Amino acid sequence: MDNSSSLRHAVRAPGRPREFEIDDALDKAIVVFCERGYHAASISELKDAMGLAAGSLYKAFKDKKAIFLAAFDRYKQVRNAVLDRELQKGADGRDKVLRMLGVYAEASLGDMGQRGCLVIGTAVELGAYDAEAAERVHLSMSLTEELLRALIREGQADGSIPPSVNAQSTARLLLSLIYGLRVLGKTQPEPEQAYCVVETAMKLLDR
Amino acid sequence: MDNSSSLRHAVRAPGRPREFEIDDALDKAIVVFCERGYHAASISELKDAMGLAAGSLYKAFKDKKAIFLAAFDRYKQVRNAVLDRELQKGADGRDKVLRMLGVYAEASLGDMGQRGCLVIGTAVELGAYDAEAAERVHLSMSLTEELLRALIREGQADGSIPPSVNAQSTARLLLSLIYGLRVLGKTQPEPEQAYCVVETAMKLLDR
DNA sequence: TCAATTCGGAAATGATCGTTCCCAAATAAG
DNA sequence: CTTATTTGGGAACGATCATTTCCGAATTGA
Repeated sequence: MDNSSSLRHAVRAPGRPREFEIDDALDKAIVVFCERGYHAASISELKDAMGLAAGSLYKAFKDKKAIFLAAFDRYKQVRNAVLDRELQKGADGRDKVLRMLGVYAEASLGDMGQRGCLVIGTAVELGAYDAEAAERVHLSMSLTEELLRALIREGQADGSIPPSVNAQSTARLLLSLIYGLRVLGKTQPEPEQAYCVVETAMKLLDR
Repeated sequence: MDNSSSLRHAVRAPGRPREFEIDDALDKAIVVFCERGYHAASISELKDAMGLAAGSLYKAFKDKKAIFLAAFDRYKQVRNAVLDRELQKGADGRDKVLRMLGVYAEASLGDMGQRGCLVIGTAVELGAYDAEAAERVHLSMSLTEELLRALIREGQADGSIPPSVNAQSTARLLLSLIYGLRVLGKTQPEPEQAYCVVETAMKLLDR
């Protein structure tokens, strides 16, 4: 529909304006949801971390689930931006695959590794009985797999990856690999070996 | 110490005997903890699934955490038995690695796949802030990695795996791979591609 | 200036959580 | 047979949970 009919009117909706940035609040909620999970993250914890009163939270979001899903979407947005920026530096298909594995390997280390991946956390904690969460997770994982497959095919087109490589099964293997690294990172604070694993995995693109 | 001094006495402790088998109850608790996670699994759900009253639960276990840890240990015991049985059928080191990957691939399919792995669930949900859970997870994962490394070295000793393979980094890669497959299985009910992934991964043991 | 609307924040609400208590039943020891 | 001990089972408990309500403050539109 046409909303421009209100051009003569205010640029903002009536009522008192919100005093915080939704995305800033979500960035803080992401930390809580990542390291505590959905159920262990109480509204009390969330409002403290986000610097809001409970009432304000419920004016911005319908319920706890809505906070979580918004945090999930924000998490995907932020992480995808990091990944895209790294991929742009890739010289060819093979190099882009390497850089992509590197992004996930680095995220699995140290504090960020212990904090964990929100996609995986959602899959593991909610995937079995929350259809809405499972659908979001499934979409995210499918897109990541498709990206890996596309990068492998790009490498085969530019000659950096041999055509004998099965793009489909190799993409899925690498997808499993990066999720596995993220799982290991939850309880192994110093798996610097993650980079060795990436190096070894790249041999799958050799012949 | 010498407990045989009570040989003349009862074979059982005094008091009313327990009317259920702990392991049977734990097997049912495992299902609840796997598909709901630690926090979402309420005592009410657990007692219903285990067929016990709340009072009886708390006579057998100190608290909810103790139920969970006992279920975790039972889960490891059962899954290790399945794995050991399969490994005994292995012809050589390479074949044993293949069978081990197959056990995890199969577990990541269908209902069992959606139910999920309790080790991974514990790592993801509790790993970041529960030291006791993290320690158990870390031990389990370390042992699994060591087993993979030992199988690779066995293959190198019997000639089924070339010595050029780096047992250390390859074992860790395969460890990540099987955990990743289990994560994918939570939201992808029919990843029959898991077997293709295993087949592709075996190429890492070729040269 | 005056409704209408929305936000911030604290207090209140009902539900559910994990846990304990209580009593009848079952067993061992004396 | 009595006492001590442990279990089964249900009711009861306090704590915490997610959510709503309420009121003063801030803004828009008339």
